[in-house]
Amino acid sequence: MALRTQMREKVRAAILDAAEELIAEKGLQGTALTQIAAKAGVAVGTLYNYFEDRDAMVRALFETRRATLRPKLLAAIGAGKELAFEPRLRTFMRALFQAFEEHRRYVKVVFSAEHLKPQGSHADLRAAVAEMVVAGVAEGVIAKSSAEIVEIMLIGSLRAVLVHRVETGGSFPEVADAVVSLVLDGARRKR
Amino acid sequence: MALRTQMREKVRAAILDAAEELIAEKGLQGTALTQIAAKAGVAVGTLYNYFEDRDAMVRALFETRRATLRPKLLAAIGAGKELAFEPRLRTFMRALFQAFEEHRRYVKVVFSAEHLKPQGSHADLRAAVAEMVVAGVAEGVIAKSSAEIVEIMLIGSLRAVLVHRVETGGSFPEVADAVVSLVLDGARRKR
Amino acid sequence: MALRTQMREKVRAAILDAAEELIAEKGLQGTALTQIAAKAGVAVGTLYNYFEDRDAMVRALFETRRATLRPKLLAAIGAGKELAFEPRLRTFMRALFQAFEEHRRYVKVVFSAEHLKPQGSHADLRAAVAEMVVAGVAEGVIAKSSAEIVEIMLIGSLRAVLVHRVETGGSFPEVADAVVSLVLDGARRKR
Amino acid sequence: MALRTQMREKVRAAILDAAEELIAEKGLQGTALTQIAAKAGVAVGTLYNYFEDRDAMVRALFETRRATLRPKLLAAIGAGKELAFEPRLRTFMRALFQAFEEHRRYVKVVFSAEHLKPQGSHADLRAAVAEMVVAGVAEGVIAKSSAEIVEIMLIGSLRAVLVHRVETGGSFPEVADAVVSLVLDGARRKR
DNA sequence: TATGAATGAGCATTCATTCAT
DNA sequence: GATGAATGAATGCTCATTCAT
Repeated sequence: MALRTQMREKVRAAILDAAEELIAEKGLQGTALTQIAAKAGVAVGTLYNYFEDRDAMVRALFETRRATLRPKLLAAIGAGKELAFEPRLRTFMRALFQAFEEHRRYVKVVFSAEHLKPQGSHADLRAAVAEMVVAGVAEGVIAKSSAEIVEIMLIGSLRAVLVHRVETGGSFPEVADAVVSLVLDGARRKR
Repeated sequence: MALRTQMREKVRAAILDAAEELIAEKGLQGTALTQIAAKAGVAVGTLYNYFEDRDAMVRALFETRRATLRPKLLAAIGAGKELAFEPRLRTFMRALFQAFEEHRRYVKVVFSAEHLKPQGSHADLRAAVAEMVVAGVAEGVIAKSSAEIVEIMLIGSLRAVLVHRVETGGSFPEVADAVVSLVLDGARRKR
Repeated sequence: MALRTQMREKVRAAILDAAEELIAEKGLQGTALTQIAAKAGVAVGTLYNYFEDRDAMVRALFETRRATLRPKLLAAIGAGKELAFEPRLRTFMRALFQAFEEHRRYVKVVFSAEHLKPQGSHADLRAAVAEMVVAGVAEGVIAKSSAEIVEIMLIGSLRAVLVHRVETGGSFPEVADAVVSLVLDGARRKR
Repeated sequence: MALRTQMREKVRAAILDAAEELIAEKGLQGTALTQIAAKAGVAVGTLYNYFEDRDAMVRALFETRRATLRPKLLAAIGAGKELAFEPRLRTFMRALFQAFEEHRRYVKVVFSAEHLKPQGSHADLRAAVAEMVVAGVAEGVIAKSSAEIVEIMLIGSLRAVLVHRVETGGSFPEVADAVVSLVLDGARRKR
């Protein structure tokens, strides 16, 4: 009945929360299932009532969080579609940072597992950024020839800013405008 | 005597080489001491005659490579000191990528262990980049107010480009100029 | 009331059937209670309303099947009581194989669990065979001195034939006469 | 050096002995690696210095013992080659039982694992018996038409006698002649 | 009674570290 | 110093059993 299902969801969420917190703190490899179980307040065996195995649990963690973030990224992309490229990019970037701000712990987890599962964790961010770059090219703001390197560097810059904020504890969104300005017009001081 | 010392150095280097190669290939956690010993042509016990424990060995690996890269980074910084900022930055960047090109395997190792020891692995690169940014500020090319974010994004961009090249197998130095142009003048197409 | 009792019996039988089928297929150790419950269409917890524990369930399986086979074995013994020993033995053996033929799955189970509970599983067969041998001795067809070894070898031969038929899928009863002839007169070719 | 090798052999033998004893007593599935290690006087990890995994250890146990028994079986087959079939069979059977007598514990192990690895454990015995039956057919003592069933029943009888002796503790070889007589001439009392 | 989630002892396996030779 | 066998704590995973609903 609904009660059971509700409980199941609660426990499942508690497990994933515990996993997320521990992985954010000690890394993916540094986190044992016993620790996750202990922090979630369940027995080890219980984990296996919810996930096939350790790997499936981690995958589920990524997928749940991704499912939360994806719509926000999509919304961020759609946000300023009627605007010219530059204001659109600014709108996008603010929404982007806002979304990550609300998921700081997950951002940490993604970075701590980056080297193990490079495929899917950033995929949505990459896709979103790629789409913005394409829009910039279409509008003639970004040269087609530099699109690839711009995309790589833009994602790298975002990553760096996120990591920096995660580590120093600073807020995310306030740098959005600075990032856009630098990306579009560079660091060279204008006279 | 010197002979003995020489032998010790040879064995030590062989161990670190083996460690580097395996870690680059299978990651830090995926590499067991027995594998390193086997590849280095020594017994496991011997590792402990050269390093306190596993962690010390990894630390030693980072330190030796760092000791090799540091002078190159310093040279890169010193390289165009008499030039104006922009050509100096270009010179620096070319030298930088050249240096990493010669140590691709170590670059891989650094990325594969980044999440575990974020503190020291990039320190020299950070310092070098920071110094360049300071020079840019001093010369008035970069605004003091944007120095910090420029530094963060510049390092992030470098990291992104390196990772991309490591993964796709492309050569490093050829993108140096593109990176500099983008950092200084942005992605916006000039009329 | 009777209805309830009937239901209980139905469920109990379903559980034992499921257990029998799975054990015959995957062996005693290879069969988990969850599988049995699933195949029987009940929840794991329900099993414990019918049986003390796993072991009791297996014991019950053996006992029910034994209770089904026993009367047939007794009938087989009684079958040709008025006949002379040899035709009586032939009659007995045909009935015996016929009975096992109808319980191939159980035969498989018995063999798959033989090493764990050697005491009771063959008891009735042993008793029946023993009684036949006694009859043979009484009638003077079998020497008293060889009775014990004859009994052991006869049971062993039966077991071997059954195992062979279970594995190759051959029918049981058709070998009854050959077995009797060999047991009584040996493998030596008659001139 | 030789000392190390010797020690290795000693430890390996101790492990297999411990395994054999425990498996003979509690069955293959009932024996945990910790128990084997404890009885062998080593740590669990040590087992893995000698065997790939649990399965390899069990396989090694079977192979070692088999390697000891095989030559004896071959010798038993070769023993009376110049004799007529019946005396040859008697010679063979005595040698056979003698060989098993010296490996009672292994006989127990083979029976306790019979249902899991039916392929190789009896293979040599089966082959030996099959060869004897072929010889009997060749000499005209056994009818070609009954060869298959004779072989099955003969092996079954041997198995039964062995099991019986293992369980009751009786000596093996003394029944050899009785078995041969029964197999050749049957249980029917001769006038 | 029926359910199925929760439990936790138990298992096979790994691997950094030690130490007798 | 070099060797590699021995160690045992730790890990991921299983499954018979319990119990709140």
